[in-house]
Amino acid sequence: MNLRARTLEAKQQKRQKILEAAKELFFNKGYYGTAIEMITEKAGVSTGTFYLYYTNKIEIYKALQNEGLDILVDKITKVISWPGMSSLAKLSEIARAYFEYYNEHREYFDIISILSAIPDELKETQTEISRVIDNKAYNLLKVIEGVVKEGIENGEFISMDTWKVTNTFWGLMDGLILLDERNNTRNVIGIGLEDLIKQALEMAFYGIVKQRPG
Amino acid sequence: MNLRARTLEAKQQKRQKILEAAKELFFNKGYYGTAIEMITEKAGVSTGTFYLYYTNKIEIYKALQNEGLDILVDKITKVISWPGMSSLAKLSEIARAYFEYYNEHREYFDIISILSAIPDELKETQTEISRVIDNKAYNLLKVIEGVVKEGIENGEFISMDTWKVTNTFWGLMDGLILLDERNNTRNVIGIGLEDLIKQALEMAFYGIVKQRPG
Amino acid sequence: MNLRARTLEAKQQKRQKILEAAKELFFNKGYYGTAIEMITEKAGVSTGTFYLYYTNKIEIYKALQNEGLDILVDKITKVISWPGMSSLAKLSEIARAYFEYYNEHREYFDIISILSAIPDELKETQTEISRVIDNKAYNLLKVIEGVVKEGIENGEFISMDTWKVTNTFWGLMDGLILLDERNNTRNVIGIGLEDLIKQALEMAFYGIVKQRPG
Amino acid sequence: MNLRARTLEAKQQKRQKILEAAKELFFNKGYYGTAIEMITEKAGVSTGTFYLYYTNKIEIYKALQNEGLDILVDKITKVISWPGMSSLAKLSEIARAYFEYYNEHREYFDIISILSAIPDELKETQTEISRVIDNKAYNLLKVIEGVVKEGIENGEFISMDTWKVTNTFWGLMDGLILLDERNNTRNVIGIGLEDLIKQALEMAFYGIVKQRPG
DNA sequence: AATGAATGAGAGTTCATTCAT
DNA sequence: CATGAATGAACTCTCATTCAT
Repeated sequence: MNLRARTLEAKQQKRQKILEAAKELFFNKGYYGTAIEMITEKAGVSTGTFYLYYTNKIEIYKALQNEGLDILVDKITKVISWPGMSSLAKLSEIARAYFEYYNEHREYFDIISILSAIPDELKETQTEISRVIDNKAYNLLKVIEGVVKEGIENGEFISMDTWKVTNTFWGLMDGLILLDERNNTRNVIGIGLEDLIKQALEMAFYGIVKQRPG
Repeated sequence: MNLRARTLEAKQQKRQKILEAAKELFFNKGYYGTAIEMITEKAGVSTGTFYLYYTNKIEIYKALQNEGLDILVDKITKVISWPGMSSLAKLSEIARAYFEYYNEHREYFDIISILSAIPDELKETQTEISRVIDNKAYNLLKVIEGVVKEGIENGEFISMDTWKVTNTFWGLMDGLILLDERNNTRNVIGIGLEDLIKQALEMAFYGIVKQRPG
Repeated sequence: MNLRARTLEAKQQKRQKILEAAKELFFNKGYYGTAIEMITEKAGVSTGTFYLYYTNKIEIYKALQNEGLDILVDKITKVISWPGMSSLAKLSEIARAYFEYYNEHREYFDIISILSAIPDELKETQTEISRVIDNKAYNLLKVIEGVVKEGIENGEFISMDTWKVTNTFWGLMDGLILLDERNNTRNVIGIGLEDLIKQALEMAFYGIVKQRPG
Repeated sequence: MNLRARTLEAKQQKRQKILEAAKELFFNKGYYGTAIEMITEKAGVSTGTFYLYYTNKIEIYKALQNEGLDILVDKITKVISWPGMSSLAKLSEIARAYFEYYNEHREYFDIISILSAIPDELKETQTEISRVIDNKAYNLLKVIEGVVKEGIENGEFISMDTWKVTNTFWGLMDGLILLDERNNTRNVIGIGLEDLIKQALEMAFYGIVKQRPG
């Protein structure tokens, strides 16, 4: 490993350290509750150094969003790559994986979702990264749609608009987790999120109506 | 036009004018993107006047939350009060009403939900209004649960945990609207929110699986 | 009593009520800690009414100074008007009266003295009232000087510069009370103010040196 | 000239410059009459810089009090350390030193004493520095008491309560200076403060009564 | 005479960003 | 590359004073 490489690596490490500090702070204090100085102090670098690695406050926030999304996409892609699973099982696994992600990486979750304070700047300036993020999310949905299509083809699911169902399915998951974020479901509603998701799958798969019309 | 508000009614009107200005700004610029001075300028009053009507910035935000929730509760309560509706129709109506509310009062929706920036102060100080809001939301869910229970009793729905289903149902709606908020569904996903909700009801009611196991 | 008189009297009463409220607040919260609204609220009148009776905040502060000084002058004048007292006894009585005044009317004392926040405006604009106050204080000292002179003439005191001694004497009293204001002497120094004043008189009258030089 | 203060010394200098500006302003305009912006402007720094060196307005005021008291304690301690002085001479020197301090450092004097506006905040929050200041003042009095005790032991003074006398003595000095602060003695009373203090010492040492009783 | 809603300048403080070293 | 002192606009909130009613 030559000097250049070592230096490059060291740079990456510093960048990561700053990101790590920012993640924790954004998660705990929110975007507006986090000052650059808090990040640099936690990361053990100077204020100026921050701007050497990130152009501004918004940028690091977006970087975090990006990273968090990568982890999620990875997780879900992996889960449905196992052979021998029915489409139904795959959808179930996707829900489980999302739930797991929410549990294990809530910091990222909060930063990805609009739950936390949305910097206005983020909405207004549709920058490079914003588009990257939107793209990744879109692709993820397309992967899920693949599962739905497969289920219809192999006769597991009824015939339906796969794109609509996919989005609905995803919205359902998001909505439940959102519920949890808002209330901490177990305390307020009295049901744990895990149970709620299982119920949702039950409902999504088999419906709640006894007799179909006609 | 903007003379001294000497009567109680005139005072209420001015209070409302300030609230209106705040609503629009909070909606467009978010909590942190909105300065008191922007509100007062829009409302056509002076800085000091703001503090004559609201004790501080958070307070007016909460007032807005409260007002918005009241409208929603009203809307949903009304919709299920019509006689001669099946439970299924009622659930359907609830979804429609929520969707309508989102369309007609998106400003309120953004302020109620955690979508917009959550002022840290709002979380920390669990004030009177915060509790009122939580309560109203809880009661709304209880009303919906009533519909679900009714549906089971009269044989429309299968037997199930009503509280779980209610929350799942609500989460589904929330999740879809959230999706829309994030992406503006029609542009990104290519499906209008209305269609998506219809699909969701279809799914929730009848499921997507062809043959139930066993 | 005709209508005019009743009205006039009523006006005086309102003026007094405002003054009373101001006194208590200035004493407890200081000049800058007291807002006009606090005064009017306590007095049970409206904000506007305040400005009907006093031209501004400073003015009422000065009125209070004036009133307080009148009481003090009265007290001291009375005390030395009794016949058959030696000059020494008179000086002693003056000290006692001042101490008593401080105890009974600390609100006024704090407002008269420079102890409390001195509004800058008070220093800068040498207004009517300021001059009145200075005058009264000067006259009071002149009265005391009369006692000193008398004491020299009747052979009680040694021959000395009466004006210097008078001011010194007054400064001594002021200084001790100041000490008390600052520390609450009993708690910090461990001696009550009354004892301290007695000691001061002892010292002022007889000195602390054993053998006069020469 | 006002470049970045990179060395520790340069930082100390800037801190001092801000302090100096504050001292002059607090002295001339009082605590409430002095705005942070006035201080920074005078010191030639920006608003933000102020808060780099002092946490808030009160803090710099206390820092000034502390510094001023240090100078006084130093002055008085030095003055009585000379060998070969009688206790009487020492007391006389203490008075002279205090007078000198008042003349040379009136800014500090006004800030230490309660003469200037007492920020309410200062009273309420009994912070670290407040206690340090109280302590220093107490210790100063104890030093003076040492002189009085010595005087009694070596037969210069009559036997008396040394702590009472010390406080009385100090109160006398304070009272006279206070008189001067209030009136500018030379103009109003017609006697310079210096003469007044000399007279006070004369009185304190030898008394004003011709014949002691008994 | 009395009211009290309205004003708006000004206060103390924060913080993203810059740039000389 | 790294630093961290410096900036100054922007923020929320206060309050003496005015004046239409």
